[in-house]
Amino acid sequence: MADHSRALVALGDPTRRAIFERVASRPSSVVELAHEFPVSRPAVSQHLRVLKDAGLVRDRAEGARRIYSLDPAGLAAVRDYFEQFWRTSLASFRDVANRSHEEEP
Amino acid sequence: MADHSRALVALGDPTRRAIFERVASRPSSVVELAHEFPVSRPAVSQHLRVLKDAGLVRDRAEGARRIYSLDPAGLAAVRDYFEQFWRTSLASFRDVANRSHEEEP
DNA sequence: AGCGATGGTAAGTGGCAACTTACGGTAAGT
DNA sequence: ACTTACCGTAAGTTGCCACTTACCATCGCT
Repeated sequence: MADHSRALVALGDPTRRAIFERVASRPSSVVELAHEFPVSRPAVSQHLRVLKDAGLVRDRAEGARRIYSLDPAGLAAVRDYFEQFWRTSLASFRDVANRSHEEEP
Repeated sequence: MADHSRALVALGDPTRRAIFERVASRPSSVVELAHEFPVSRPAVSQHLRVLKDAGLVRDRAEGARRIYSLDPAGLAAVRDYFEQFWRTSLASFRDVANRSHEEEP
């Protein structure tokens, strides 16, 4: 499974993506996050686990709390995937446009 | 629902993403696609519908066949989302790094 | 008109994933 | 040591979604 694939599956869920964006904007603990979303604390924990497995999130222990923060690696992987995809796809897209252009002068 | 949100949900499914990538690389009909994936033709049709609703795919009638091709709009939306996200997140990420740096000279 | 090919959609099913509650385990404060 | 707070995980439930089969409409060809 490629690096971006797991990340895309993870970001496919709206709740999980919202949590990810929230964590990216400000590193936070689990209870802090659970307080801001309409889901239970274990649900947040499970989402964070998926995000972590996808390389999108890191966590560091800070006393009894675990602070989750952005992991640039996963985000970079997804970004690069779309960036590359955009370039190559747009190229072939232009090829098709040019081809149909040449066929009817 | 933002433009990129629907697209990300659509690309969350691996099969659907594979179909999308295949369509992007070469415009094709439904049966053609169904022949290349281990799912039935209606399944492909349904995936294409989701991709179309997400603005990721276009379709044009060509005789009795419908040729599906990439819709740059949806792809651009996702790309821009990650591009922007990458910039802002990386900025705040650097802020945190700098902050913790300043706190322990 | 009749036929074969294409494909959208309805209906139904199975499996999975997102969620809950319950429990246990660790860290800090008193 | 006891309590309180934080959190991961196990167990169970539910709803959704990806998939199938079946049916019907449309298009092109003879």
